Amino acid sequence: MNLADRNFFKQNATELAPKLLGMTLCHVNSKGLRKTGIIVETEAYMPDDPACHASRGKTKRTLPMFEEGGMSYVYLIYGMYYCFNIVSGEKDSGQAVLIRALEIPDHSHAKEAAGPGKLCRYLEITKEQNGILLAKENNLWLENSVKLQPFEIISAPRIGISAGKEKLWRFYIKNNNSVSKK
DNA sequence: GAAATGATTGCC
DNA sequence: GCAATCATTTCT
Repeated sequence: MNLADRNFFKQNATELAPKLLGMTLCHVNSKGLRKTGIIVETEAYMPDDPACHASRGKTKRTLPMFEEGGMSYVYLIYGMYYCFNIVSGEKDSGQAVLIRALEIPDHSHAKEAAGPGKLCRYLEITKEQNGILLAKENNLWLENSVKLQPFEIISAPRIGISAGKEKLWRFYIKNNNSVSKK
């Protein structure tokens, strides 16, 4: 992907979510240490979807979801874990893709990012990274993965929600060990 | 102002 | 099976 091409993020979350699979998410933490992982599991959240935080209008928390596609949306869940989302679509539409799991290139850290809370802990993503544009100069960005084998995409119901369970808006790489749930 | 809730995780 | 733990939301 061309990093300058912000239009990539302007498609709907349901279209973007499967396309993010296989891409590498990169973060440079406060100590200047770079942590990366290949995205292997995502979920789409749309404006008219009861499970989506933005479905009942703008609030202080969901403000980044109403910015243009390509922003980050990070929030605290259950008082102890952060979840990282990539905002999608046009400005003011209120949609995003939750990143649920990463495959870590360094084998000694296998499975440490297999889950939305775990990957934020591993990459050291906190609310400090909320509402920033994904770009290398912001220390948080996406890259195409090198030497990636072809893979098959599975779509399945989303995890941990009470409404909208019927929608198959979770996408993951088939047979990948770092996916959080089968 | 008070109460409920949650896009999770790990331990019992 | 369920406790941990707290910012935000949704009631009074």
